[in-house]
Amino acid sequence: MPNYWLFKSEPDTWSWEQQKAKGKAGEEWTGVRNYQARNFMRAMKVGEKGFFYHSNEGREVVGIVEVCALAHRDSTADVDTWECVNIRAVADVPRHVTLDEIKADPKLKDMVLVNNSRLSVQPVSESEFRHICKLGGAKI
DNA sequence: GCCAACGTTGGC
DNA sequence: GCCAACGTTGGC
Repeated sequence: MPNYWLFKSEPDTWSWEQQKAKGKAGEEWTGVRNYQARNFMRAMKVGEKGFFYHSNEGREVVGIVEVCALAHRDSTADVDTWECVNIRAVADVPRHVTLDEIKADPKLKDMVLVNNSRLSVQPVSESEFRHICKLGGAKI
């Protein structure tokens, strides 16, 4: 069974619009310098889906992505320690699901987003994934 | 802009 | 191996 994920990005640095502009080819999710986050990326399989979340500005889930390349060396790092996957945009979340909504929803109270807000790549349970897709009107 | 939470570093 | 100091993230 597939796993689900959440990728966090500050829209000033790398936005959903920029991600979508990369189309089916997708883009490397570079810049992660945290072991937990890296290990989650190592566990990802091609085709697994996740949310694209805007941190700081927005604080909301804005899109659905899928993994399109397994973890490999992060070319922006000067050591071999850091790896990244590639992801591509697959669908918009037409009605953005905000952090406030997520926090207020009992079904989502165990999300890592709520309990460890600093982790930039994180797992999402299947029920959480489905629930947020439904709230956001996402068709995937 | 502030600061709490968290992860990492380095002295001992 | 402990823990204080420091840096970073991200919500507010």
